[in-house]
Amino acid sequence: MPELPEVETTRRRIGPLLVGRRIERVETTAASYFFLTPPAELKRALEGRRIESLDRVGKYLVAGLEDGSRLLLHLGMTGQLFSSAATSVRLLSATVRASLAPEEQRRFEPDLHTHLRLRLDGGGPQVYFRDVRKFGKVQWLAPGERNARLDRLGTDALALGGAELFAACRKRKAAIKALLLDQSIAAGVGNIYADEALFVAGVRPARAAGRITRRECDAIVLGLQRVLLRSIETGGSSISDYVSPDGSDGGYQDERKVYGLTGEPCRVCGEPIKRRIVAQRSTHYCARCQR
DNA sequence: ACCGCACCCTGAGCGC
DNA sequence: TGCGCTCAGGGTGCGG
Repeated sequence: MPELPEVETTRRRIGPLLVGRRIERVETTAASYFFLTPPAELKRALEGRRIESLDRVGKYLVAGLEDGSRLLLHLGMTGQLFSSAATSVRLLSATVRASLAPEEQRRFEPDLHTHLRLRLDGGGPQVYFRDVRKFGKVQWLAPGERNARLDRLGTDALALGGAELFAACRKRKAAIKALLLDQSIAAGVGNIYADEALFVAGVRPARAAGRITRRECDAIVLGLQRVLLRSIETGGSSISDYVSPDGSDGGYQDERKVYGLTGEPCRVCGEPIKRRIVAQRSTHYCARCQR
């Protein structure tokens, strides 16, 4: 699941392939809700234009084009943005992988899930956007065009302050985890890092936000930023589909303390990690360390 | 205003 | 062997 660290890692590594390049050709799969901008319009808008910047806004990647227009990319759940030279078993389904000889598994060929292909000038590798479940998004914004999705986003999770989180928690009955997942409060947090941050902070995910103290908000923000920064350092978490643009796995999945570790002993106290549904999401925590 | 929930999608894993 | 079911979840939108 690409969250802030995975999107930031992607930005840093795909940036050099995109920024300063002219898009020579755009190829896509058929129109679908994946393309908020229909493929034909996307081609018209992008072909021949130079990419001048690549920024991250929450979990969105925003490419700035020379004419002032912008290309929005969201990786959703299973989105993969990578170089055509990348190799990874994560780019192949298990059944496809099983049908291929080992030497054939080393080169990726665009498949039916490779929804966007950008050929750039300079003869370097192409850039592919693959997304099995199509929860990702591609949208082109005309120069100066505003976008509700971006406008809705709150403070970037790396810039959030304890006081701000505390203010957002006032009089809220929803679980603190639900607030952390709310992109209008802290942009960039998803299920993995919400669980990890709450573990570090020693706070139960199901606690009503309105009952979280100011001190605890400080601890949550501190814990959140610690896990996010550490994950960026290690190249993000490769838990199901995420690969970095060169096809390599991230390293943070090996540093997780609770996410996906149901039943395993807590690294701090040895109590088995519990799992329950909070905010309609699978939630992992230590009942002894988190109050 | 707030909150829970259905929905979009496909592949993996499991029971029979 | 294979079918059918459940689960995974980011973000949107709707109903209470």
